Amino acid sequence: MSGKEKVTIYDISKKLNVSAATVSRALNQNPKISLKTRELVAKTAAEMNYKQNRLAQALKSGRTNNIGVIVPYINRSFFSSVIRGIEEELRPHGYHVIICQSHEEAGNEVEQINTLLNTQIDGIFMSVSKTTQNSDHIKKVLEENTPLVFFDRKMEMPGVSSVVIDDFKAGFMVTEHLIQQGCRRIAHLSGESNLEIYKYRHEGYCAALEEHGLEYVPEYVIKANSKIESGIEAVAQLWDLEIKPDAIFAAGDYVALGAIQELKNRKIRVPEDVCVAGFSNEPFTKYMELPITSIDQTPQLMGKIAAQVFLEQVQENQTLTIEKKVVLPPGLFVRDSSDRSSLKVQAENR
Amino acid sequence: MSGKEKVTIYDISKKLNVSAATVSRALNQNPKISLKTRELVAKTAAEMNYKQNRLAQALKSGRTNNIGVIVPYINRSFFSSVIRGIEEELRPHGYHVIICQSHEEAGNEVEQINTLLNTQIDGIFMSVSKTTQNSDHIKKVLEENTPLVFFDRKMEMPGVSSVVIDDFKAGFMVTEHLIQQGCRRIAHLSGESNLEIYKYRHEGYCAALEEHGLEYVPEYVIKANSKIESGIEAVAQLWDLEIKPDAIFAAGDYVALGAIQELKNRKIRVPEDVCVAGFSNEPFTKYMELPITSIDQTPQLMGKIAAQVFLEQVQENQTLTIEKKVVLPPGLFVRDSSDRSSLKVQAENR
DNA sequence: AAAAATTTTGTAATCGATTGCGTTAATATA
DNA sequence: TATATTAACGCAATCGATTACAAAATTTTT
Repeated sequence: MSGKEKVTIYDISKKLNVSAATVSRALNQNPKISLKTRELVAKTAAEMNYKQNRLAQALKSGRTNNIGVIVPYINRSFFSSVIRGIEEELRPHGYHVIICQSHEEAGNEVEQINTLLNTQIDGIFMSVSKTTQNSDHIKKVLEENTPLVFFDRKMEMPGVSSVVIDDFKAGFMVTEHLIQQGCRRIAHLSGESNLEIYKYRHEGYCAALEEHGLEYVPEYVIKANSKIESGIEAVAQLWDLEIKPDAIFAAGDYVALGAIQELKNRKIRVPEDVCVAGFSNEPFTKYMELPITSIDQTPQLMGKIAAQVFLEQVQENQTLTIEKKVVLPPGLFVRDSSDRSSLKVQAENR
Repeated sequence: MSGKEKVTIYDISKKLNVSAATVSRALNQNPKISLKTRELVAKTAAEMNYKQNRLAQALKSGRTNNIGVIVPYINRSFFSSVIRGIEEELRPHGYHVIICQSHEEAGNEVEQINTLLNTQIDGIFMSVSKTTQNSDHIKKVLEENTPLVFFDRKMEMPGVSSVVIDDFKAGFMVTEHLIQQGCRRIAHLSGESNLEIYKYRHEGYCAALEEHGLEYVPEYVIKANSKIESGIEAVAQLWDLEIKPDAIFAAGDYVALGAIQELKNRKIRVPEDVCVAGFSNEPFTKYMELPITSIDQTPQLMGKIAAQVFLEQVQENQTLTIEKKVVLPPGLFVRDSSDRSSLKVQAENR
């Protein structure tokens, strides 16, 4: 109501008695336009408070400067941090970030991709949902020639770039750390087996056991589902065994937390009797009175790198799509839940 | 490269030997078009895998179906949860959510608003940054007639809708709870004074003191800055006083956490000697070995309601902008950090 | 069966910016 | 001074969908 009509290049062209084409070129610093007119146009545009209509430009150019990010849930520490990294890297380049949630449902994922493609997005970043089995919807993205970057949870597909951490190494590091703490019977609480990340963490675990001459005990490996309850149940199950573990490596922090709660419940001391380590370095792990050892996935950096991969892919306006696979190094944060060395120090201090 | 050219209504019109106008109308279920052709067009469109170009439509209609959300940081539990609420409520209506971060800097906020307006957004949701002092940039939003909804951190402006929790009541509830626990010298760690939320929490604190006949001691009220360190420092400062407090109500969970850490450090028992309560119900508060009492702001609900307010505002396509102010009730989660009743029970059980 | 009323579809402008091609104006060359 | 270059700018089409207005086709009425 309060008037403020949008001013267009036509308004400017009328005022200056030049053509709209000239105004457009002048605003785009086209050298075909004399410096004098360019300056005049720029000045007038500023005076008239001209704002370029990005929709019109997008329609003409086919580029919207919007990218879409698909994650299971936006309010999970890891994902929101990745998104933060993406946003901060892309904003200076004029991109806006549109968020979509799959709720861990493959069906939603398909729908989100469809509407994103339809919305003329310039690129898609995604972490696949736990329930995603086939990749038809993702192939569609490639067919439309829309740049795609997987982060963390990827699918093995030719021609798609990805940014992940080295989950194998992470699993190896954690397990080796536990061994170094003197643990010999290390249990592993894994996750959804159709996600590569859990597979690799498990493999890293196996490799560390082997390298240190420890036996792989199938009963010590339990599938958990990322929730606290799952950690509680796992401990219950493990402590039914004849020979109890002396360490637990959980592939998620909430599972580790549940495990610790149940251990305490059973009056089992952590880390004295059992060392525990989690995965993801959720904020809460370091705030606990008994801080939890965990693997940091540097989510914000992951987002930043993913954005860079995207930018490179877009800028190399070559027809050939180059596939980049970035593997970031994991960081092991040793905390009290698995740190027996600090125990000795405390004992010595007495 | 892989061809897949976009099909437009012109492609359909050629194939069917009708005009593009007819196709457009048919697709929009315009009753002026015979049912027969409508069905034919629909069928052909499906066969040709036609997808409407939302950019063209947006240019024509002036509506993009994109809304922007501006928050200080996207990876803060509270904000990402609000965004989740907004996204989930708006998606069924065909809206996409674009996120922007102000990094708590007024300057960024101004810039974000400008680029959002320029991007032809259909609405803006925002929580103002701590450093935002004047509201010129926000007035610009109103002048352009773009629907605006504040959530949590609002500014007092005529004509702008908002969704917040009742911070006064929350402050009152917490304080009263502490009093009921037997505390009489309650300290309050406040926040940035230019944000309404902290002002109201403080006022609620004052009101509860007064209602229960407790004296307001200025030395017990300290300005903190939402960080752990700030809580530590505050306790140091408070414990320099002649008469120490016997309770601490922090206007933020991290500050409460810092306070607890420092109290423990000084061998002061929580909640036996000092009760502590925080604000925001950050996930970690309930996972601690000593869970922290806190106020839940129902962020996801807040986002959902904000989205509803927006939708109402858009749907009532009346010229008059109606200003809606929603105040949600806070939830008090009493946990061990301030719960002395459970202590007695434990004692009795021995 | 002719005229009137109604249905159905087409023409062309529009949203705002961009750009290939052509034209005019200014400068350089002969 | 006449001609060749170059510089500066305008015309009009284009991106894809929508829609007021007009025209054609069909049905109803007399």
